[in-house]
Amino acid sequence: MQNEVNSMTIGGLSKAANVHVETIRYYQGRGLLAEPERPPGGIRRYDDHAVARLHFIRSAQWLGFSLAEVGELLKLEDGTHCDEARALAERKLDDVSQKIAGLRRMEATLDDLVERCRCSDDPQRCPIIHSLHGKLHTV
Amino acid sequence: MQNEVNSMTIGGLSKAANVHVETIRYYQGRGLLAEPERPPGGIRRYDDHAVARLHFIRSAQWLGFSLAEVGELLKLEDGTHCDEARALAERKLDDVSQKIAGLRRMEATLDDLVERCRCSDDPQRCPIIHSLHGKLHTV
DNA sequence: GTTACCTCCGTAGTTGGGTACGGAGTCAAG
DNA sequence: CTTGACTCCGTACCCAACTACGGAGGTAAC
Repeated sequence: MQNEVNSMTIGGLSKAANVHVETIRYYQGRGLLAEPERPPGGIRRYDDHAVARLHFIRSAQWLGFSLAEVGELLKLEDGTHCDEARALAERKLDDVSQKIAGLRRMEATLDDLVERCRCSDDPQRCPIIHSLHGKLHTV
Repeated sequence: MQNEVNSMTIGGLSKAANVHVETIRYYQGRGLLAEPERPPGGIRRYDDHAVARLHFIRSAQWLGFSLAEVGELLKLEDGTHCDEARALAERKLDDVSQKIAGLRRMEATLDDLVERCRCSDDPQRCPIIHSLHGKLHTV
């Protein structure tokens, strides 16, 4: 172990962030995560920032952003081109609002469904069929 | 044209739902959309239900559901296994709530970013770098 | 100082979600 | 009754995002 605080190998980073080693390398190849300098003939070391970055990438993906979009979000981080960053943030914000609205409609529909699914008395006439028709497609 | 109301060929369905013909067939292959009977030596006809179904599939996808999950959601429609359908709906509801929460956090961060990005006076010291650190990963 | 496990790097394979193509059949307009 | 657009169906190909594999070299613990 080196005497730096928060220093880990790619394997440690992998465990810390719960992301496969190969996937980390893949993200590096795509420019989503920097490759730290490699001490000549040695092994790269990572710190907490890398963990946070991986968490962010995974979260954004789970929320429906592609890796290309995640890359755009992450470009906000470099501090240059502030105008572009702002415009980008505004576009993403718009995206996010729309997704929230869509999910809320889906939530309402599912809620309604669960609420109305009182089929213990008659398993043959479940109201689910009708509640789905003409509702979900409005998402 | 047949004398049924709302009758269209796959090409018409494609235009109505704004989904490629091949993609429609692909969904049929995956069991997400029924293939109407083909009159012997004739051509299949589709109605508004198919359009709604395609809209729903696309919406759910956009919201981050995989086609497999969309398939589960659509199984709610068959009316059998009401208990299972209900349990499924509850799980999906949970998913959806979590996604909404995540998106709201992302929205707050982006909002904050846009708000604070007052860089017209000094394009070199953009606050974006710091606002991203340690915030987005909490999504 | 060797054993077991790691890193590095490259290339190849997989899965999900389509898209493209091509030949044979169908159909409506002229 | 032919022409042009469309359908059907199969197969092949494509892109994104991994995942697996393998050989050469590093490194930590005994």
